[in-house]
Amino acid sequence: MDGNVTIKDVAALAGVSPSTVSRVLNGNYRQHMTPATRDRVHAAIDALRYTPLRSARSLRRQRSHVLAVVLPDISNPFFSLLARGVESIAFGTGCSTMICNSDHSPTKERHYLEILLAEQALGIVYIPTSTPDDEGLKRLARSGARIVVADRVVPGFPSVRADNAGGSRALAEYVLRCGYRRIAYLAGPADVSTARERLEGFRAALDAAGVQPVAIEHGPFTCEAGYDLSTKLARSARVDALVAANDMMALGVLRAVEDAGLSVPDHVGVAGFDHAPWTTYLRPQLTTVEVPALQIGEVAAGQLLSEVAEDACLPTRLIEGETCVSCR
Amino acid sequence: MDGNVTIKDVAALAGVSPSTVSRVLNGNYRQHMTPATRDRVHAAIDALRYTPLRSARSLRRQRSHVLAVVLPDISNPFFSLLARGVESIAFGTGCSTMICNSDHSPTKERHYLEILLAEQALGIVYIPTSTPDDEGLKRLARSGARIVVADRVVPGFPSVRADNAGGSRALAEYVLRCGYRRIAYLAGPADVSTARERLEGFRAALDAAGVQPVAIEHGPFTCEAGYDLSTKLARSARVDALVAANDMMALGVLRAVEDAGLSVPDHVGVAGFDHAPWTTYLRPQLTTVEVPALQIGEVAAGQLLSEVAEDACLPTRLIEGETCVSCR
DNA sequence: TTGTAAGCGTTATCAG
DNA sequence: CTGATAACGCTTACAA
Repeated sequence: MDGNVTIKDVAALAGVSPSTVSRVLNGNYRQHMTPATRDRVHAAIDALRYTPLRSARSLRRQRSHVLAVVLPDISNPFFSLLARGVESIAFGTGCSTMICNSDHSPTKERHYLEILLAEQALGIVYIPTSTPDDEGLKRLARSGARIVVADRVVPGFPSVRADNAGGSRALAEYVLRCGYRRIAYLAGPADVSTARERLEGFRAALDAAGVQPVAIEHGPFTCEAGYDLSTKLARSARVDALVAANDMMALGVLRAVEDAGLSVPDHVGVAGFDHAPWTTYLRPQLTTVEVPALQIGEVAAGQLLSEVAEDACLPTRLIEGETCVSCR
Repeated sequence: MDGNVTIKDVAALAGVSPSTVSRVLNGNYRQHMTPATRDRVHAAIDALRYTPLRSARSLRRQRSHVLAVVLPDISNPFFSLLARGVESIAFGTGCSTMICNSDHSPTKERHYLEILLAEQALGIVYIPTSTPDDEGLKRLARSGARIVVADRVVPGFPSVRADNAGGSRALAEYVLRCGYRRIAYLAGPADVSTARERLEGFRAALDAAGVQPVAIEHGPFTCEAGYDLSTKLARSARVDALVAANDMMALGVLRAVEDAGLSVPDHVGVAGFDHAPWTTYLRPQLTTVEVPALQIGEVAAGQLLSEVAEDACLPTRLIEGETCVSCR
């Protein structure tokens, strides 16, 4: 076993000093470097298959190669796609991608932010739980980590997200165009910015059309919440359309409508938000709004690695499925 | 800005030497330590909110806190759930979880294994592409990294996976019990061990019942492959059941059968494998086999962190959906 | 039971 | 244009 080959081995083989190897490695030769020397170093690097040790480099530079993505649940398809976007950019620049699954728990999230401090993470794509850890973020920022919020909004940090309000407005307009008028809206959790934006866009479109929503109910972004809320609504009010703030809730709605002996879209129209992959395979296919998760991750990671970081709002796209019909 | 608080600061505040702090941190006091000293150190650590710098620790120990999970695609729900299992165990032991998305590319995977060498990763949960990087693995193992293969099999390394053969056999027996006899099997890629095991179990059950499969076709684990293969089969042979090696393929099958103007399960039975979350929401609900992805990740990560690492085979579970009917 | 000091592999500063 | 050298923060013999 050869143990580790170090920068000294490379230097020895190339007949130069470690500093020269380091300079080749980091492209730090302002006043130029003899091409011959550089070539010899490169040859030695290749010959020994040398790769600098990350811990030594990080210790010296006081900054690691880690790009972290802090998110509520990696097994949620939306977030895993976003993470994939981050990873693809990170890989392209030689960074490692660390997954910090907060599990919707502010405590676990806080713990992770502390670990990231100890890791001297280069950058962090941050998708907060409903209560962001302001202090942890501030400490990280002060220590020199770059931070970009994704999908949600946290005051004081640049944020990359989808045009939730616009997408929601477009969806509402589409529902209205279909002829639905007694519309109920199942909003997500009141304390999640994404949910608030979607609600806002939805309201704006109805207002503009002079239509009053039959009801607006808040609840978690889950199938169960969608089921329970819509069951209640179906009993208490005559609605002709149920619009949910995300696809999981919409799925619950579909099942509730079915269980009430009604059919979609003949008796009642249904729509969601997110365009989760499986919605394409539902029959009838769900009418929803596509949110570019992969792109959000890519753009957020890109901002971390570039010098400027500014708010970005990516466009959404209406998916005209089969759960809303236009001929009413 | 206070920069970083180091072990020296803690030592100074507690009135001890850095080594003593280090010993408290690592529980390395064989011949005991005055409780008073230990308490003072703990107090200082808390007061300063001190966390050891990972890079310094790794450099000295020649081993990092990184648990890596190398997988083909983090946006695939099966793998993201597995990754979540790894993360939950890693977090519990203060390790960081690094995601290495090979994107089904042996080249990208090889690149990642080199990075893991430079990271001095503590352990690696390895889900190979169809062609594992034997040399990279060997180098990693030689360098002291612990490696556990998950979901698949790579000779020479312990492997944690589901009982694919057993699950597939159980499914085949169920299909036979339902009364289906003209059964076609859509196997996955011939070079993926998971697919081979499922095929093997399926064959064994049919053999035992003295039933000849109408056809066995190989193809990638995709919706498209499922669609194309079953369209062809539907034309060329009269089948009464189409069993796919995973749920994505099964979904393609469902659409193909529909497009052929036939209905499931009245005209033809369908089954899949994996129990992807969305299969529950299909109507009719897909008959399939549950594979414990989360648990595979947990067990694999557990093995990395324990002293022993041995093959593990986790049980699967038949999900009796609505795409196979028993009254024929 | 605790302190001293060397060294892990790199890089940045400063000479030459 | 290149080489010494010190330092990054921590752990671990070895001493005391």
